[in-house]
Amino acid sequence: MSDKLSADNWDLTAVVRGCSSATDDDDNNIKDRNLPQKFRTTTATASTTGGGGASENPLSILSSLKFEEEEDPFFFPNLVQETDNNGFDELQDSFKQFLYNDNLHQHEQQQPPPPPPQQLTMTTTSEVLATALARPISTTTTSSSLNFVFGDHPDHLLHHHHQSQPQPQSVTRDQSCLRPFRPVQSRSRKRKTPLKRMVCHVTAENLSTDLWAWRKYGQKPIKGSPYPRNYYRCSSSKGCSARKQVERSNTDPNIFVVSYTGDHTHPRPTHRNSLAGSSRNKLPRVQNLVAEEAAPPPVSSEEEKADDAGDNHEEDDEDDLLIPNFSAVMDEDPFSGLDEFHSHNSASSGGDGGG
DNA sequence: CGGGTTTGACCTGCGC
DNA sequence: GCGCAGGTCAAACCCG
Repeated sequence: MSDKLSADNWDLTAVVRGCSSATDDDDNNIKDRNLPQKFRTTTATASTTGGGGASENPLSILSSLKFEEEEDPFFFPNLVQETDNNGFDELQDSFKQFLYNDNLHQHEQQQPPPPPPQQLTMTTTSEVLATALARPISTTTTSSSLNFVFGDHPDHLLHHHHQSQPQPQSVTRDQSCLRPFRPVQSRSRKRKTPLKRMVCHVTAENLSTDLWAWRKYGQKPIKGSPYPRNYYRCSSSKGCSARKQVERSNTDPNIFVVSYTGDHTHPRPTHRNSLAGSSRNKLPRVQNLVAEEAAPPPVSSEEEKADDAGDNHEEDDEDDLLIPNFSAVMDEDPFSGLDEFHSHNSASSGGDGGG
């Protein structure tokens, strides 16, 4: 079971890729049942493990989503519980402006807030909340416990959340940082700019459902964690600055910590972008199909509308949905990819991603 | 051939 | 100022 997940060499690449590469939406038939139970991670409450029952509902996948508070003093616990709608509504409202850079999706703002999941646990950091690039929240619609954390999980932003406002950033850095070799644009690295980051905990199986195309651009071992962190960029659009960090929870190997930062400068693809993830699909087609199945918005734009007609709010949400739907991808062996990476990374992961 | 992944190098931010 | 750790870049490689 988890032996596959084991660790040091885990590579989410396959998973992420799987989601991004899935190109068919028509294969929604595949159900979660295909998932070997072993992959139904601990957090996956009854839903995913429903042995098919729950799998019928693509959203059930989300059940495995687990977002924690990350011990962020600024999160809003109230938000979640007492307000089935309110909290969500507010959250949504807050995010709307960040959901898209421009008016690409103005219509979204007109959409009513998504119906609150029965048990949606979201936590946000004041500053983060303000930014929330993605709308994983919207992913919502799940019926199980879904926890989102808006903010930086590791120590990073946590150190800065008291600086709720982006500092004027010493321009000096930007200018001085210009390397003689690389045309470095203002490479704002760490805390320089408290990027809005949304952190969510997901199970392995859920890692890959995401219509966004993510391209891995780096991997680094994280001190204190036996697992490396993978860095992904949105490849759906050239200019998209959306980024995603995936790392396995050191406390719970079955849980992956996914951090989303940046904004998508383009509408969310209704299909897997042919330009992105078209190649190198580690996952067999079947898996991709599954991924699509799990993916709520796998339907074509038209279908999407029709389908979502019942819950147009989803359009709003999922349209920007950064968080994977999960479940998918694991038709046979969700970690089949990881497995092979396993051998790879065993040597590479130690490579310090760099150095 | 196009695009994604891998991986070493480089840079930045932060703590000491 | 130095060292550590994290984040990003980009060349090389791989795959469909």
